[in-house]
Parts: sequence; C-alpha cells; structure tokens
Amino acid sequence: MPGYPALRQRPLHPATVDRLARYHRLCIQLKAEGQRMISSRDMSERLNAPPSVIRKDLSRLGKLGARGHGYRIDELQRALGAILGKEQAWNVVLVGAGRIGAALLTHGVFERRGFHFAAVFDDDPNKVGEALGGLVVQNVSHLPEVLRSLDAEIGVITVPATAAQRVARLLVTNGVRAILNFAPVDLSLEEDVALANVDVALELEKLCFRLTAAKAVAV
Amino acid sequence: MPGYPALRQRPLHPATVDRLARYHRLCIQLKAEGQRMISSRDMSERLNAPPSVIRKDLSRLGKLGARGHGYRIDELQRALGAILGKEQAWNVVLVGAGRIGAALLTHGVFERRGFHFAAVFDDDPNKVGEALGGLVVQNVSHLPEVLRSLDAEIGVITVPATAAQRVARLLVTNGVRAILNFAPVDLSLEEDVALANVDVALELEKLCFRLTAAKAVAV
DNA sequence: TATTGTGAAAGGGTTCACAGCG
DNA sequence: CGCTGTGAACCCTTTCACAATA
Repeated sequence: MPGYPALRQRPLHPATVDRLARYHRLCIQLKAEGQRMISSRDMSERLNAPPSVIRKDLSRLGKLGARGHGYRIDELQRALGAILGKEQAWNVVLVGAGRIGAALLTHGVFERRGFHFAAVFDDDPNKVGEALGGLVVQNVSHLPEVLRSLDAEIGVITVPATAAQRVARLLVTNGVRAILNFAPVDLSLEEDVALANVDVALELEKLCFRLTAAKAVAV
Repeated sequence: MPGYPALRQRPLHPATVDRLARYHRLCIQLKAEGQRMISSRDMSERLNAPPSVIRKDLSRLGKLGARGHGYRIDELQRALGAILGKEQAWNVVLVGAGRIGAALLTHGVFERRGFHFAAVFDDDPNKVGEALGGLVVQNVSHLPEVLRSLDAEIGVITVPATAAQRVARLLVTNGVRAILNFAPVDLSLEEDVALANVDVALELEKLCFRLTAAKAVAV
C-alpha cells in the first residue's frame, strides 16, 4: 500500500503531527486563494515554522516537492489528507449535552471538515429527549447498545470534571479509541487510546505565565 | 523578590509550562478531595507524567518538597499560582460575538479561574448593541479607545479565519500582549506576543492520524 | 524508610549547510 | 538558478540512578 511511508518509520512526534495537520489546513486556504504551488519558504511565513522543518516533515511523506519550484498544493493536500485520515468521514459520539456540547453539535464546521456527530448522550433526565443539532439526546445508559450499532471510534467528553473519568472508561469499554476531552482533568487511559484535551482556561493560564515571565525579565 | 526562581533561568519550554498549569489544576482538585500532602508518584498517576519529570519541574520553583513525605498541596498551589500569574485577576477582551464567543462569555468557569471578560467587540451592526454575558457588544471601531481605558493584556479572537489576522494586528497595536485564537489559521505576530490556538477540528484530525496510524501498524 | 533533588547519560527533535535536481 | 531533500551537528528535554534528608 503506497502513500503511507511515514507509518513505516517510528511513530511521529505529537509536534510533528500537529504541524502536518496545520500544513493540511493551509493547503485548503491556499487553494481557496487560487494558488497551485508553494515553496517551503512561503509556507514558513504563514505557519511560524522554519522552512527546514517543513521540508523535513514533508519529505517523510514521500518526494512531494519539485526542486526549484516548490510543492504542488493539491498533491500536498492529498498526501497530508491520506496521513491524517481525511479520506473518510468519521463518526463521533458526544457525551454531555451542556453548554459546550451544544455549541459543538450546532457548529457546522465539523461536518465540513469530515466529522459527523452520530449520537449525543447525557445522564440528566431533563436533557434526555431534547433535540440538539439534528440529534436527540439519549440517556447514557443506552450508550453501549447505540455504540455497538454505530462503529464510532471517536468520543467527545463535555461533562463536568467529576464525571469525566467515568465517562471516558465507559467510552473505551464500548469501542471508542480516541477521546477529545473538554473536562478540566487529566484522564487516565490505556496507552493505545488516543487522547487530546481542550481546556480554554488552562490555555489562558499558560498565556499569563508568559506575560508574567516577560515582566519579571524586564524588571 | 523571592518566589520566582524559575524566571531567573532560561525560558521554560512550552511543554513545561503546560505541565505546571496542570499541576496547579490538580492541586485545586486534591484540596477539594481533602488531601494535604501528595508524592510525585501519586501525582504521576493522575497526570500521565513520570514522577521524575514532576520532581524536576517542581524543583525549579524552589525546594517545595519534604523528603520522605512529598509535597504540601497548599504550598504547591501557592508556588505554582505565583508562577502562572494567578495572584491577580486578568482582564480579557473578546473579538467576535458569534457562536463560540457567546459560549465563552456566558461560561462562568473563566471568572472562577481568574479571568474577567471586560469588553466584547464585533463588526456586524446586527450584533453591536446586543447583550452578552453581562456585556454589551461594541463596534470594533471603538476597540482602540476602549482598550486604552481598560488595561487588558489578553485578547481572545473568535472571528472567521479570513478576519483573524487583521483583528490580531488590531489587538496588538492597541496593547494586547497575549492572544488566544479560535480561528482556524496560523497568525503571524511579533515574537514577544504570547499566542495560543484552539482549533477543535484540528484536534480531531490529530486524533484521526493516530487512529489510522494504529491501523496501518496492525495490518 | 520513603521520597525528594539532581548530576549524568540518553534520546530525539531542531538547526544548519549543502549536495542533488528540475 | 532555485528549491528540495538530507546527513550531521547541535541543543535540550526526558530518563535514570542515587545521594541527600526529613
């Protein structure tokens, strides 16, 4: 099976995967602007990454570039998309029909980028039965049977911190192998379950560190 | 000024800052559970980080631990809070009163964690004047004068991708020195402006990479 | 004795410079 | 000539093992 040379090598560093996803995102933007080719230097200016890093990253996917000319954007997008699994749409199940959950479900950007919310769960009887983003909130107790009929590998957790670990366990037990966690806790899961976290307040705190650090240096 | 030994050394790696913020978050949780002391090994179990990393990170803040006993949680929280700038509340301005912006403004967690939304802006006349999370949406054209009277160092961008770079420039020009960007683009800013990005679809794509990579290995 | 603090070694991403090619 | 692809040096985080100590 050609097209996945990177997978034959050792696992990619998370920072590398992050950049690959950004390259892919950039390709879409560049195409919208009508560009067909781009050099690593021009990419560098739009990505805050050195050209050498970009070239090294892309060379792992095969010899995509044309020396003297740069990269063909559509070919780049195809290769990056293959690596990132963009050749298929992904089913996603969401647990926690609160504020964040509702915002995600009603946000069209996920469908546009290849992610389909296939089910929503909550344990609050007041929320169960409610319509949300074209779905009906189901009781968490139905999660196992629903997941059996769904083949969803990605779970999104938008429940309070105190319930997040329990929900994560439930998802993994029922076949979910990747979790995007919005609860402000670190989850403990098997090594082979992919895990990403989004904690906006934590991001703000990290920014504050840099602000205070800059001040301390200035003193 | 004692309490900031880390700032006397070379800048901390972003990954280190990320862990420090997580340690701080854990301290709050542990206190809520009634614990007073914790060892690096016990922290390790709740953070998915090796004990040696935790000890090395914490030793940078000073000699906080008691050999044979572990760390006093309240002292740890205080030291981490000092580094992360949690001794003050931070003013935040938000640009983009759309879906995400509204969700952030009405979410109480930010006030609880020391962040105060001080102003909201949008360029859509239909949104200007609207009430949102206790604030009134103002026209972006007023941003400069409002920011002058506000002393807000943190800006949150929740506008469409096409407008994000322009908004970022506007914020930085008017004194903002840290930006949290929700638009799906990489912003180009001065090196001394702190920048963090949140792109949920990008996070999902990175998870998909790991799912497809795992499958390719299994074949 | 249990656990921290830390120097030394290891590991691997990043940088650099240039050879290789359209 | 311009830009990619890449080996090698560099840098710095992570890991390891153990001395130090409450």
